[in-house]
Amino acid sequence: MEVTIYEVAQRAGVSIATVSRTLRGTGPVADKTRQKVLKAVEELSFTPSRLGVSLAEGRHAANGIVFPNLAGPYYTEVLLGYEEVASELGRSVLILSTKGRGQVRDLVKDLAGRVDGMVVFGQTVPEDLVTELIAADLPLVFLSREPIPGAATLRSENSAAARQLAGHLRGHGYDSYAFLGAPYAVGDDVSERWAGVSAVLGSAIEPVLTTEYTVESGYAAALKLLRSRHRPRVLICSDDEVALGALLAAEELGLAVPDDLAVTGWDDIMAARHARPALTTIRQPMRELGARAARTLDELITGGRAASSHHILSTELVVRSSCGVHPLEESP
Amino acid sequence: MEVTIYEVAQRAGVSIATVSRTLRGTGPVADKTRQKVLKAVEELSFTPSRLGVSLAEGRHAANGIVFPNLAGPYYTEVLLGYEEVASELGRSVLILSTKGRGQVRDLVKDLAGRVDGMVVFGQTVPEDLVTELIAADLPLVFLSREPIPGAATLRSENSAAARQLAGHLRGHGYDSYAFLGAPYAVGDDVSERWAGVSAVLGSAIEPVLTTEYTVESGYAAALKLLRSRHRPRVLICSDDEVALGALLAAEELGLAVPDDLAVTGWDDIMAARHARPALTTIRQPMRELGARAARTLDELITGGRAASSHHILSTELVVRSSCGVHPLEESP
DNA sequence: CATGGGAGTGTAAGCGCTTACAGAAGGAGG
DNA sequence: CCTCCTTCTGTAAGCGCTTACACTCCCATG
Repeated sequence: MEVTIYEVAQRAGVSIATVSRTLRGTGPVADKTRQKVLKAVEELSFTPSRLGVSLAEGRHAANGIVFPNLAGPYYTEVLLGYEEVASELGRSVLILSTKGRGQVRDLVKDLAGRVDGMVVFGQTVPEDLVTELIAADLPLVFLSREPIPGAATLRSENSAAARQLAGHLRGHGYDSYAFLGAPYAVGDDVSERWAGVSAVLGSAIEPVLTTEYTVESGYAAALKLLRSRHRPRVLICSDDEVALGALLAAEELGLAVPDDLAVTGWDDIMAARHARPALTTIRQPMRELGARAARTLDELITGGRAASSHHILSTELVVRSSCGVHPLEESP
Repeated sequence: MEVTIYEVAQRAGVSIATVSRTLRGTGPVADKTRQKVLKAVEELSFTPSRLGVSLAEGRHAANGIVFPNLAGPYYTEVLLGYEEVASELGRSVLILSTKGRGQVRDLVKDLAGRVDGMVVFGQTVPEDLVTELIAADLPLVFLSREPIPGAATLRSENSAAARQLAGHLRGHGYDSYAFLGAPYAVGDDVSERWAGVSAVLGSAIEPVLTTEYTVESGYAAALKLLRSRHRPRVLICSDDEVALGALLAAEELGLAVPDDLAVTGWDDIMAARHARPALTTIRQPMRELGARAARTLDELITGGRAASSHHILSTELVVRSSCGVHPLEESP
């Protein structure tokens, strides 16, 4: 097995307490003793067992994060920001993806047992488990979820951005819209987006269900919709991947974007910028979301903040060519 | 604190050993006793402390993965495959990104202390630490790295794919090439790609250094190159992100791709397909790479496989429009 | 020249679990 | 009726560390 603190102590001719004190810098240690200990540590290349430390300290120095799926760029970006900050704060990060897994309950509980707190994306963990975790006093930060007592929540602004986007599109003079990726859960990001756009566009917009938030499902839904009798002039997509699928479908049907059909996305993932036409979309501060989540969680864990706080990060409309050139801006 | 096995034992009126046996199914337990225990467990909603279990069992039931950077789609995809399989195998996964971090040594050692084994991308951990980890008998799987004794390695095929790509381009009749993202380390993926293309194209290809493997750095390098006196006819990029940057640069300079300039990438990330022109690239089985890494690591840990094994996954040339239409295939 | 106090160190009690070992109880075989 | 097994359960020894507490020196103070 590994070398333990006992061997170091023996080699240095001191007690394990002294070794621990030397290494952690807690309590006084004579210079000479310190040298002996450090020498022994060096010679045996001793590294304290994380398990022993954690058990004795009563903390893991680790955080978890639960997301539905790592496939898309969205969660990745959030994770990126999260890992970076967590690591700065001296915490390891454990990840768990729930996508298509049966025993989510067990997986989440296992994760919960390995960390001092965790970040959870909305819609990934069954509500009763959420309640249970909160009851167990596990520090929790939820992402993209409506506020919940006993835990912190963090999300990006959806509603106002949706209105702004809808307003922008209306300014183009379009008359018929479809919203791809209809809301499936109350309090969900997408449901907020839908609420925002439909508030502005009223009956001119129709929700259309996609099965998932992927390129494939966007493609399939768009293909069907664009072939139908009443083809809308604009496709407001609930995220960029769906929008990219819609772009593919339009291309396949020989429809020019934005001249025959305007398309917009949401998130501003990398591919949105590189698609041609480039996607008009709403930029979500994904990385920032992850970073903030890590900080909030840390505050929860170290007790510097009340369990319940709710923040909303602002978003930004990014106008590219897929929504068409605004009449007023058109070059002469 | 949490409820412990002692409380359960007390409530059920049995010893902690019996509780443990009941829960783990090791050793015989009378039916009646089992019921009492399960009832107590239920009432107290007891979950065994992972720390206690791990310490007693002498294993973490967790794996680590170290990558340079989570920003690009490449590592994400690998991670996705890795997490999925690791989770199936009953192991939690801890992630560590080394990008721009000073204390990589400490971070990696800390990670090593939390897991039963880990997967490490080439070029992320200093060589002496690698040696140290191997000496400590930590099960290790390296990704995209030349074989090393004492650890398993896994990578995608580079050289043959590079030759195939170069051959394909030569078939277009192009005469001058540049390789964007020149090799910086021996045994590195990119150095293998360079070796492959230069073997085929000889003096017709010139390596050009990019600072990073990002869109921005590809854009910058391409811009400079394309403005120079001897503009190459083809840009073979070391990865898709660099290629996307090159596409942006070409667009900015008013160069038509593929008519004025051919561009190719590597990896087949999502944006490669959605870029216009869509990128010709080499598809790497990224997810499969992660999945295989998880399985190999598991075999290493459970002792079912020798420490040293070296596998190479095959890749596939994906021809899209960015490299130009092949003369023979041109429509009449 | 006692004496109070700091510095340095060791002892031992956990932290929450698993499991080898021993012991108790009860039934079957002789 | 007495062994000998089985079956079940409990005791206690770790696993590797941290840290409260106690103890020993030694020096400065009065």
